[in-house]
Amino acid sequence: MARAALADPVADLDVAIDPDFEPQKRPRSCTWPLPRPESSSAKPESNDTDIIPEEEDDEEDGATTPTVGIDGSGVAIEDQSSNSPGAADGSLSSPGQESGGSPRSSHSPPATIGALTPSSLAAQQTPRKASSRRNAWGNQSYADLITKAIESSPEQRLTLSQIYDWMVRNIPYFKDKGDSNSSAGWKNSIRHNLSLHSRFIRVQNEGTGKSSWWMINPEGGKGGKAPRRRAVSMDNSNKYTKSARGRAAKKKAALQAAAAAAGEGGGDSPSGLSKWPGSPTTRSTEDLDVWTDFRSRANSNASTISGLANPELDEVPDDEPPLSPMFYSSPGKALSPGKTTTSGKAAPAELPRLADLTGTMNLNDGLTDDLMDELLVNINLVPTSSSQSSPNDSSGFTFGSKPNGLVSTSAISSSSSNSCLSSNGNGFSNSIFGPHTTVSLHPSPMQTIQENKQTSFSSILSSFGSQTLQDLLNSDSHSHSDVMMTQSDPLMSQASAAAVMSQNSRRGLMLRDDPVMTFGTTRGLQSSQREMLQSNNHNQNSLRPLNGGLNLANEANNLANVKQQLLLSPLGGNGSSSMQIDTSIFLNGTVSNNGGICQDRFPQDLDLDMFSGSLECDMDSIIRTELMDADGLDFNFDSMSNMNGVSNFTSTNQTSQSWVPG
DNA sequence: AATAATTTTAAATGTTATACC
DNA sequence: TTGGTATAACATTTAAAATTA
Repeated sequence: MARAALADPVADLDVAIDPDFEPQKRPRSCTWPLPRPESSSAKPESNDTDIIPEEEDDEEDGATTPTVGIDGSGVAIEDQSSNSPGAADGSLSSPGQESGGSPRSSHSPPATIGALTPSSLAAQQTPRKASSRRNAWGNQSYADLITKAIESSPEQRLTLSQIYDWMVRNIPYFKDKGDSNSSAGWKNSIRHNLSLHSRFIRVQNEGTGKSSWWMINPEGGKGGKAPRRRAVSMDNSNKYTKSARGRAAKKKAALQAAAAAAGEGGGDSPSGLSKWPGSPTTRSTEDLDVWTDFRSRANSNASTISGLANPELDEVPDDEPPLSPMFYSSPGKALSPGKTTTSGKAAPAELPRLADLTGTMNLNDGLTDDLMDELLVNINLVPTSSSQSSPNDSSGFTFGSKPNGLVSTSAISSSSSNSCLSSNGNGFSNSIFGPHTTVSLHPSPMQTIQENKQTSFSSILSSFGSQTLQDLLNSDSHSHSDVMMTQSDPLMSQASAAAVMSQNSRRGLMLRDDPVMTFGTTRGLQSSQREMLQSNNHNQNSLRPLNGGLNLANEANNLANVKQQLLLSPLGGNGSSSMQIDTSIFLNGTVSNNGGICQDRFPQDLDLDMFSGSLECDMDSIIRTELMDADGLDFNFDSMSNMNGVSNFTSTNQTSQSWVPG
């Protein structure tokens, strides 16, 4: 829906982006001009193929994926396009200097520009005055360009770096401005626009450290453009309020979009998700799940307020609760095939560490106690596949792990087609591990959590039986969802949204293959904590397939306890009273001997009480035990590679070879 | 000297604000 | 007033580099 609208205003570009383009092997640093040596490697494998091959490349991709250029008219702004004569390279040198450094004029459009550009192009594309170009590159605004870039992507999403790349490749004006020196200005503007316009939404990229995907907000497109989020005048004393609003606006939009996406199909209809324009879902596994951004940028703010209520919350008007940015889980795509297996550094990152499998839900940020109580338990599904096994599919199974071994994301696949997950046909079993649960015993203020630095949350809701899910969400999904959505508690929203979707999907029959839901990251852990976690991870680095027979639940609890302990460790130091338990419980209810993993089995058994009870046990002792045995505590995903479902999940105290290379 | 662990640094990424058109 | 561009200040996060054990 929105998409169409969005598309309208913008001329279509016949450009295709390599879906596999992965500019960031090395996460956030996509910098092409990476200063650092390694960076080069960082460049995506696809680098060569890159996003948009110059000029006609589209074809290359086009074959496979429909490029955006809908109308075909698509004249691109491309250099080729008429553009500047001579400047094939697009170097339309703008007036003045290209370097970003300076003054606004740098990219600005001055009249002089006309000569430089492919005016015709712009003219054709848009109704705007043909004659005068608003900008050096044409009449399109940054937002328009960004929109095009995103739309040109087969998956309707691009990372920031990809957007940059697209610009450079496709907009003559920027062609020669890709270097760090001259790109600062326009890149800043790109970023600015992405953040500013609710028309764009940021989607978490499950990949390790990867920057977010940017997509078109399905809802933001009314009229092609979402309302602009304008800064509130500063005069109002409260800075927080303002900022909160700004964020809230976009977040809200995101939520709405998400809700729309989810609900559109009819609140209950599972199809809703797939309808989301930007949804990659159309492609098998790629599906988006909505997540909110746990990460709160307010960190600093929070920290300053230590222990107290989140300022934003306090300050934000009821009508505009601070919303976390909505994140849509990124499809597995990011997981570029082969990536995992690859060498060295990259590989480790992809390895499914326990931590990676762990999701932590931060219950805070405006979450009411009541809600918290009600939502005492959040269950996350654990990603079940080993990265080794098959990332290739976009089954979306991904492990987002942080280099440091901290949990960053977890992906899960929910499967789809049938209750038994053998999902995607790629033999990739969606859930080898069963549901993964995360429990937060106490609602804690955002800041607390943040300071604890644990902000990761991942889940595969779909794995839960709808019933269970509902239970978790406190029986009445509707009410919750409503509340959450409206109240906009980030966490709750996420949870609820996810839950809703999950339910919907399940009821309706599932989502997509690759409902990878990732989210959250553990950030800022203090080194000591990191260390602990790392060590913990280290020990657990290899998750061995558990060979049946284990009491998975117990094991899971144990693990959870350990993890909890870690999290509760004083190291967190903020004195927060909140208890955050990051438990990764691998309930293996899903594994069945019969060679199939049936999700169905799990849900019914899942009971909140069970978890709560388990959590109440003497954790210390358990933890101690667990830690002592830590060495032996290994999990191995190796077997997962077989994935056909017959996987046994065992926690072993046996030896274990870690599947970690080396 | 080699290695691992830790800390620091640089840069990318994001958000918000402001000025001006 | 709205919508854009241009800049900038900041915050967050990560990989890489540097340092330390």
